[in-house]
Amino acid sequence: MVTLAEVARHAGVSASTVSYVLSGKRPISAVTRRRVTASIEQLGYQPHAGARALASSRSRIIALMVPLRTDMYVPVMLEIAVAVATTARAHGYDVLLLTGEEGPSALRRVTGSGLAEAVILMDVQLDDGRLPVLRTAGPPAVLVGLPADPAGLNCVDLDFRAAGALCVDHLAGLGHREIAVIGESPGVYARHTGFAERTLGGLRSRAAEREVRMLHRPCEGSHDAVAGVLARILDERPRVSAFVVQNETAVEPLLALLRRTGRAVPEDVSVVAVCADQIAAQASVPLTSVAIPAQELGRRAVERLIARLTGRPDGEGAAGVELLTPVLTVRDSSGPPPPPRTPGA
Amino acid sequence: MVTLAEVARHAGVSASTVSYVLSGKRPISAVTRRRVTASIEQLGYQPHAGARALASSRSRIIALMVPLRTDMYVPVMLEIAVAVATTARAHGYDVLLLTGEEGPSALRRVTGSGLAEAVILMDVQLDDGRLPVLRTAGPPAVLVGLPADPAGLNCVDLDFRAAGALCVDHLAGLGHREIAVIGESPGVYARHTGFAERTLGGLRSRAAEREVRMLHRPCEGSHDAVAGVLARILDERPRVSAFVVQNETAVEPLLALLRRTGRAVPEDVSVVAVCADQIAAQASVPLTSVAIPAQELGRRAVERLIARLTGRPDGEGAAGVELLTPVLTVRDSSGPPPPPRTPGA
DNA sequence: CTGAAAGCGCTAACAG
DNA sequence: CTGTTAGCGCTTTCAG
Repeated sequence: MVTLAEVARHAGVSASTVSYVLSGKRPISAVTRRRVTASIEQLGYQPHAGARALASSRSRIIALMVPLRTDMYVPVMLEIAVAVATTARAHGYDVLLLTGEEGPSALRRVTGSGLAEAVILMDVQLDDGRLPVLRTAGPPAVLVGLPADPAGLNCVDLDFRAAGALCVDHLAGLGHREIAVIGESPGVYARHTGFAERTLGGLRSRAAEREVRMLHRPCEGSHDAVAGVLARILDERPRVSAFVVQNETAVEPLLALLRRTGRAVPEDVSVVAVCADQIAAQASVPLTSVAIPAQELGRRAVERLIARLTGRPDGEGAAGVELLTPVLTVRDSSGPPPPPRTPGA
Repeated sequence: MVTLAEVARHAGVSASTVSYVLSGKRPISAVTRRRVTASIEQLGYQPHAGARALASSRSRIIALMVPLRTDMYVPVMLEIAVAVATTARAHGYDVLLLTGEEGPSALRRVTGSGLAEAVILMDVQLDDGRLPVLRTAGPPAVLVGLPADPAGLNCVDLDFRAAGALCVDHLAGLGHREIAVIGESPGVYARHTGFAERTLGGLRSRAAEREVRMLHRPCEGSHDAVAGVLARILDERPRVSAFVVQNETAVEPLLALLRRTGRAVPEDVSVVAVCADQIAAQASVPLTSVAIPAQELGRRAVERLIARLTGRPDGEGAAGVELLTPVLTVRDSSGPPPPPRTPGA
């Protein structure tokens, strides 16, 4: 292994000079710099990560904790993770992958050992067990998701309330007066995962404001489950003219069932989804949808962390909750409700 | 930060003793050990990762390179990644997340800087650009996937050839004489991703052996694309009585289309998939399938790496290709072909 | 603008 | 069974 000392000797300078050439922390004459960089190049020198971390107490590593559970929509998770890794690299950081399995202790471990300088937590629950560790003199952290009490925490998430409201606005604007919401599986609500409940809140309050009648049903993703929920909805509220779906796995079953029961989309019934753009665009009927900005979430999380790591001890722009504004893309699945059937037609 | 030296002082022993208590690399008397562990506990000591890596030249970190591309079935990727992380932790290793974006240079970087001791590569292409780095005095590595020339490389993968053969055996055993294969999107074949072609090879040769007529069509995952491919197949080979699908996103569209065109599964037509078990089990018709053992792949990859890292310099059991035996699970989508229609019925 | 030198916290001979 | 002592390779004062 080639060391900094060897580079220094090769270039005929001192070790510190090589170090400063690398870090740029003090002025170096053009000729020295050239000599040094040439030697580095020639010898194929690579600074030792451990030595660096030891001497500077900065590992240049961010820990990313992904949920072990896999009942949520996975592609979004991976997309966030990849965005985190990519953005981190762009700032000279590497990413350590932690699974939820180890829980709060994993945070203590990687952080206490100086392995990671900071952490990003995905899939945060409303009363997440990892939060106490973070509030109490914890390491710099950013949560992707919004817990019940975000006080003193750094969070990035989609504004799911606004997303819900956006769906209602779109449908109400088209003239729908009665809608049904097909939600995540019951387990997601039971775990209080926040985002599902926030979306619901947004849907409900905007529906009330715009005098739209609304029904909500959690739903497993299986074909049979969707069939059951759909049947119940149509039974209880025969005049429902639009569905809002927040459950990626329920999308195709729903569309298939609507087709099978002779309901054309969007002529007879409209469908609006809250899901990854890719899913919406590739559905058997391209769906009007509110996207989940996975890449943006990952990117923002890292950027806030970097700001905190490199900025003023408690500088601005790095604290509090940041909610990304949802965007609704109109595709082929939404339109005005069908004219009321003339009785006896 | 509390250091080993402080622990030593607190326990009234030397630093090396503390170190040896931690590593177990030499016998320690019960009483000393108790004193030391008590001090460690009390002071909340955590060894500094960087210092350790520097002194021992072992970082206890494995780099995992996941593809940036996302046109492959993502949940399998995440499942492998999580299995890698979990297994690595069980062996005292952490996992560094690399994206394909940086390419071969990322391998050089993390490995040359001593950041990672070894690497695991996912989604290996037949002529992967990262392979030269690995053959040439590269770091210990395990590939998940099988390149064209695995000589000198360490690979773990599902035996896709056998998987293909297994599908044919199952269908031939039920009496099917003519089958169609709906494959991955054309891009996957164009990239020479290996697994798709190996499956095809297994399907073809076993079909030839068992005198089953077979047709193969690559296929995008969209509903429309599947519709087009299906129409063509039924047109060209009206007597096809079974489908083998190796394309997770095509599964639901296919089932929906079969339903819509009045073909009952499995009475009129059988469907066998090569995909994640979860997908197969949750499909609108639970699918007979050959599973992709994501967890097992991740686990084996790590275990082979650990064996190589801790074992004899070039010990056994750590070299060459390991292909996992595929398992076919019979569910509700496969059965005997329908009786030949009596002409004029 | 550059050098010398003192650690960073831990491991692993080497000595008992 | 335990202690002493060199480093591991780099960063960063302190001096010039």
